[in-house]
Amino acid sequence: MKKPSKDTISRLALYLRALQELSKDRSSDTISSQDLSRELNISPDQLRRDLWYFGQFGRRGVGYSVESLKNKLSQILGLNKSWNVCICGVGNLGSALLTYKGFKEHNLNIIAGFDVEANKVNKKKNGIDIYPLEDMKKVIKAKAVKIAIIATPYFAAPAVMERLISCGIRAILNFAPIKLVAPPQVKLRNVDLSTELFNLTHFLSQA
Amino acid sequence: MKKPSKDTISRLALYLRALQELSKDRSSDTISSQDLSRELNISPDQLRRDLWYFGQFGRRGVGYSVESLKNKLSQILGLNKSWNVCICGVGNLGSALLTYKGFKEHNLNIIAGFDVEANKVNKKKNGIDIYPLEDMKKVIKAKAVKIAIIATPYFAAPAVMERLISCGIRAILNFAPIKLVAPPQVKLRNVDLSTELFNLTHFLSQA
DNA sequence: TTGTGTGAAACTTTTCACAGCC
DNA sequence: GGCTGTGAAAAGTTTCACACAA
Repeated sequence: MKKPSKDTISRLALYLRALQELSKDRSSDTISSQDLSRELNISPDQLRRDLWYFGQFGRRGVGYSVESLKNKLSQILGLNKSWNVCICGVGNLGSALLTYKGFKEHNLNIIAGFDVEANKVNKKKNGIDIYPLEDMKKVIKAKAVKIAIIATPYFAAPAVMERLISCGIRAILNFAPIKLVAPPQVKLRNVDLSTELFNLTHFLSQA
Repeated sequence: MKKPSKDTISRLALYLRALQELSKDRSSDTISSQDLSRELNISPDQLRRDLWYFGQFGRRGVGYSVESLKNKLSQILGLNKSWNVCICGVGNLGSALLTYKGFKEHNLNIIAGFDVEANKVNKKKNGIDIYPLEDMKKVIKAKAVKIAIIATPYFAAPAVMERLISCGIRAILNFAPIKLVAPPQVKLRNVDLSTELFNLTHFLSQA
């Protein structure tokens, strides 16, 4: 199998979502790359190339079976099983993420929160148990947490990342406004809200 | 001037942040591309190339003046003036963003929220006025809002985007789990939280 | 005829490598 | 000697274009 390009996985997620929408109100049970990609503003060539990295899923002259492509994409994205997720830092953003609807729908279960503040821990928030950092190893093992979200202030994030890694976590989504760097065996994605806005301010000030 | 690559602006934001941190506890008032890029896990070549798109800011044999590079980056990113921002959809995520600290620090002022729910509008939330959608044009004009954040459910997002554009908004950050597509004069960035996690589940299930 | 799968071309982005100034 | 600015090479990604299967 060939190595997919860096954005391929994100686009596969878009295809899967589009298929799920489609299968609600669609009579036909096949779809062409053209039809599936149109709304997403992605070229059909790109879609076929993205799938190509993972195998052959369509039939020439016909297109793709909606059902089987959905299954295949779910499998590629690892969504055919369920995953336990923890959130480190339950301030405003962390708390909002605790109940983010889009996660549960895809077998992503937010199962624990961690915080340093004494008045936040050892109680439930939005129905989810919040623990002190000291309990991290215990909770992550006990609940088989595989994915962590960091939503702490920037200065706390690097230490939290190290701690998560030492607890065996290998997949981290970081919302703290700092670019974390993880060792190669750990998959880390940085989502920086301010930086996203700066792309907009740059655009506006030169337009 | 040459056209910067798609990720250049995001990296400039990282350089600016690193410089701001640096100038707190640094004696020297110049810095080399090597030193500035090291922590960020970016090559010095990349940093110099990113700056190259915008001009010549360093001195050979010496490096960059921390102060003047900070100013120059602020200017490129449009952060030397302040911007008014509105948030459409004040559910969990939208509400968290209303008070997100990282915005205010950089002259990004969240100045209004919009929602469709009668029990949310015409009152303040986290100190910020929430209006019904019908008031959008009026509020955007009156408060000179230039940037909008969409944090509605996915099904509401396309109509909200259209409405924002018809109100004169040219820069939009979308958190709704749908890939919006905007006309070319509008800068739109999609941030999809679920998709970010799917990159992680994909990684874990093939590792 | 339709529409996938896929080499090859075109384009984009990053890295190399070094001339030239400090 | 140190470090930037920048052509040129390399690497990565997307688009083209068409053979081939339904």
